[in-house]
Amino acid sequence: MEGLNMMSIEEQVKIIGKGADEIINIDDLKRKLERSQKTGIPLLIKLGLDPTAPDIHLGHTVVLRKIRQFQDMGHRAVIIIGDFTGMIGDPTGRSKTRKQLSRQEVIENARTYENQIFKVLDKEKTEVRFNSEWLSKLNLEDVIRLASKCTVARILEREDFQKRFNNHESIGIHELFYPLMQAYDSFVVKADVELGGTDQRFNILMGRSLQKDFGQESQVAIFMPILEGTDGIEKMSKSLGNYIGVDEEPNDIYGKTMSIPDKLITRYFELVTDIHPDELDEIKKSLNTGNVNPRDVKMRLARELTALYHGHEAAVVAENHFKKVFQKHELPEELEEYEVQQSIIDSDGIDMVKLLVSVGFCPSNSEARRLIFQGAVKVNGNKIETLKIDNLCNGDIIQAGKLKFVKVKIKS
RNA sequence: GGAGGGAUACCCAAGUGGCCAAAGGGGGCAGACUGUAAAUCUGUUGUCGCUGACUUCGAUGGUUCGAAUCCAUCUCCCUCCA
Repeated sequence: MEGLNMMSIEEQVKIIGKGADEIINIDDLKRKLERSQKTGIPLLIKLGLDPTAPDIHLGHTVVLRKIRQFQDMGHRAVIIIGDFTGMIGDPTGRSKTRKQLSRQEVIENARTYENQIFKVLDKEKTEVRFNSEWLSKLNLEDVIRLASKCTVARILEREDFQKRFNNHESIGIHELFYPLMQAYDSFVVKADVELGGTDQRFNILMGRSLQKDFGQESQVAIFMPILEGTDGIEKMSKSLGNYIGVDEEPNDIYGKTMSIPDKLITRYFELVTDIHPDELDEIKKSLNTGNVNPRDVKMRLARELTALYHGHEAAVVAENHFKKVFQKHELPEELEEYEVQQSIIDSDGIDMVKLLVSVGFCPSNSEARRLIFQGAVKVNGNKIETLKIDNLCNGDIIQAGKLKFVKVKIKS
């Protein structure tokens, strides 16, 4: 709790402000930091997680890293797993009413979350709580009192509700309560700061006003940008399949990072790595002047990210794998073995269509046929042009496309 | 409770009796190219015993030589009025 906390307030604010989209309000933040420094009482940084998506990906780490910075300055974090609100579903950004989760699903998801957030956060300085702890105890009277703190007009200011309302789409009454409940969480834990993506703007600001209404000091709201996914367009999310999960294999983290569009390189450096701001500036400069190959910068990004979740050694291994397989189009170090079944061998030879399907390279025979016609299938590096081949030997290597390889094993 | 609108492939979305396995876009996959699994270009994208056959347009039944398209019933979603 010492160390960084002795930095000047200006310096602290600078670090916290790095990458942040907006801080409301900066003077409040300074005041809180000053008081904390004086009294030695750490600030409480709140983050709410919605237990719908059970895997943490880089998009989540934008906010988690920011919290980590607070922790490194000696502050404490409280992670609120929205197990109760999760049963409602955060309407934020949704054009449709979310599916309500069952109690069981919520609990399972929350557990996965807990395991993953500590890849970024300092476990010693983090408390995890479930909001059903207090929300499930509210009675109707409490709920009505809570609801009276907010007006319909206020709620409908929200862009997503407004849009749905104007488009004549349904809005469940329970959804209107979501911001209030999230705000109530802040009140219960007495949050000093709440972190969130810019899409959480309304919910988090509701916390500020509710705390004030209940006679508590308002939390500071810090909004982090929403990270684009590997497609470079949509926000990173599991359901869109454009995510890089913190739990993924080194090769996948490395490879997926290499597949982001070039224009996202600096953004990723800024938001999801621990790179120093000065270095970030240098990278930006070198990319702008064009005297660096963006590929090399991206490779560095991929290395950093892989190292962050698997260590430097694993990152180097992943990089070598990438160079070998994708740059030089060589075979990977380790190949899965596949035992060829007798059923696909007949007097004419070996049925490649069936083989490709049974190896799991494609879901249907038609798909396999297509791959062969498109010239994507190779045996020992030689393109296959017919649906059947004469022979296969032990150790032959079958390749479909650029990513799928398998080594043949013949049962004698 | 009354009136109306809708449901098409992974997603969005055209199609209102045969030329529809179904336009277009997105996404996916593959190929070319490349300084990268970036960008760009091209092809492909229901299934199968694949120059043919089978199944598919919310569900079921019907009209018809023939239906995603017409009719009936049903299910689900949305809107307006109350």
